[in-house]
Amino acid sequence: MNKVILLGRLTRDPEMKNTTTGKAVTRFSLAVDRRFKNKDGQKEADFINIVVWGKQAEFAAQYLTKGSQISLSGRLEARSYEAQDGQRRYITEVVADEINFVSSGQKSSNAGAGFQQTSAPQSANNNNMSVMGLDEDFHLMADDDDIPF
Amino acid sequence: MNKVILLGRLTRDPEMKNTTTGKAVTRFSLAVDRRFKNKDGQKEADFINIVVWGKQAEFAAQYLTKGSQISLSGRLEARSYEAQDGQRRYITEVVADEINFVSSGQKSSNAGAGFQQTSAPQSANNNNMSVMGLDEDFHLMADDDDIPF
Amino acid sequence: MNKVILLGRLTRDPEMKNTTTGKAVTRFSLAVDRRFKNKDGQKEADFINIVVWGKQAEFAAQYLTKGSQISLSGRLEARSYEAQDGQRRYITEVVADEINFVSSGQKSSNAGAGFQQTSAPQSANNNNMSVMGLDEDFHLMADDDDIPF
Amino acid sequence: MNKVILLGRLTRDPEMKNTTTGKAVTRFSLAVDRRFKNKDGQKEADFINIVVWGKQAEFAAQYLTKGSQISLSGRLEARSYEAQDGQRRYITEVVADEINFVSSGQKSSNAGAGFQQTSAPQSANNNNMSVMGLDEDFHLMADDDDIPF
DNA sequence: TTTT
DNA sequence: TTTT
Repeated sequence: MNKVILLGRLTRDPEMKNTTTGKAVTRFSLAVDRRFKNKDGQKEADFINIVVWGKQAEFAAQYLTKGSQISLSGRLEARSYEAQDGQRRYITEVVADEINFVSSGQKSSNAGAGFQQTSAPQSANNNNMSVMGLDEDFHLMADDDDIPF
Repeated sequence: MNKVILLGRLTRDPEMKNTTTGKAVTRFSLAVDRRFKNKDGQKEADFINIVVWGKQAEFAAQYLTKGSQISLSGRLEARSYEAQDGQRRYITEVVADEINFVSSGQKSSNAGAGFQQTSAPQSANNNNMSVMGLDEDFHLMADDDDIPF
Repeated sequence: MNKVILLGRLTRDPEMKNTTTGKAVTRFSLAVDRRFKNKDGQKEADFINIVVWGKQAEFAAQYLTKGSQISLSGRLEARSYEAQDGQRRYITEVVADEINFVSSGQKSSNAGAGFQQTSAPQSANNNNMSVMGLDEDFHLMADDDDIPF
Repeated sequence: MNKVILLGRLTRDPEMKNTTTGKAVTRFSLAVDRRFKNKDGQKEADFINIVVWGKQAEFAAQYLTKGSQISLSGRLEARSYEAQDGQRRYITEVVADEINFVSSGQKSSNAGAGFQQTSAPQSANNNNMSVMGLDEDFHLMADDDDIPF
């Protein structure tokens, strides 16, 4: 069991790349407000690195922008890489497999983007709308290596 | 492990009662949108019964109203009771221990209620504000029966 | 967002059926221990109804038995049905989309069942083994109605 | 909303320290098995850094050892610190607020440790026993800074 | 109607 | 390196 559930806002526009095998990867940082203020009465946030793969990566790149408020679920992944100084560096990020749109980060409505977010939350029938269509990158399931038993 | 995480809107104003021992209990129903439309292209929702105890019950009763958008975490509880027809009836509800305010259900600002939610989500600096102060009903911890080992 | 994460034991063998459309559904009840004893010092449990669909339903029916300890994640679903007495009855159950095997409910090893659970947890390299291969019933994704935007 | 739920095993004995203000902090690394094997058919795990505060830190230090199988819930926290080379380094760890014991990492029973875990999981009446008594470090709640509204 |  |  390895589950992460977050609610927050993109700190910048997502960045999509393609792996050498042609698979899309989108990355962004999510600002997640802490429940409690710190000693100085300041509201703080945690900035969590998010990774999205495959078809969802394309949706994320297309529909999310800096300031978008989303909820997501995924799993924690720890990996290491060689830094420029030759040292091994360890980072942990969240691989999202489900992203839900909560509200736009844009003041002006995102015309043509697939969402019509209005300013009145209670009239918006697209709050909590799901941005993503799939619960993971399924075609991976085709080869045996992915069968977990 | 018994965790539930929900994001949705109150279908009506919360109702607070006091137990005979003087403890506050607040109940409401939360509409949680499904990710996928049904065969008829209709958006559906699940309506989940939420229970909140103690100090948080008071906060919930005070700050939440029909239409409030909240995220919450808690645990699933199954209980049975004797129905009017003498039969045993089984119900399962979510006992919330953490509630976060996402957006108001009110068009007009909730003056004096502790939140100043405006109608424009992107200008609201109190999105994701926490409504609740405690992570469970702690004074229960005082007596031995609550120690889990 | 609608997430449930549970860790518990099957109270009986799972029951698989097939819908009229030929889709497998497996149901069982999961006993989830409460963290705290009640006033009488008694350990209690919640008994949660679990539903599994599709390919996973078949796996669950095949590999899980009364007493199996599993962790699962899924979503809460509330539905109503007509009871025998003609009344509308409301029930909420957990639709599991990911099930992980933690330990067998059998004293004797489950020879031939795909798991070789030994009695020494620390030597068992198949603890937490995933029983299920898919994260939902994906072929649903094929038709437009399931696209959430 | 910031929730993490993990099921895994301690990779080493937990380490407890005391802050200058006299508060206990315990740290350990949790090996969380991945659901799917990698391309080479190898089972992999993520190694997640866990932090526990206050009274729970003491319990964790006392009852958990290398190999203990636990489930936990908590929140993701990202922080930065100055590395030896003067550079800012970013790390994210899980602050656990609820830990449940699933099985011991010890072959021999942990006599006197509060758990009597035997080597046969199905006979152990303390599976899923809760190690921790509190759901966070509550006395923090006493001062105003912690009130989230 | 409940598991270990 | 951070969002509202």
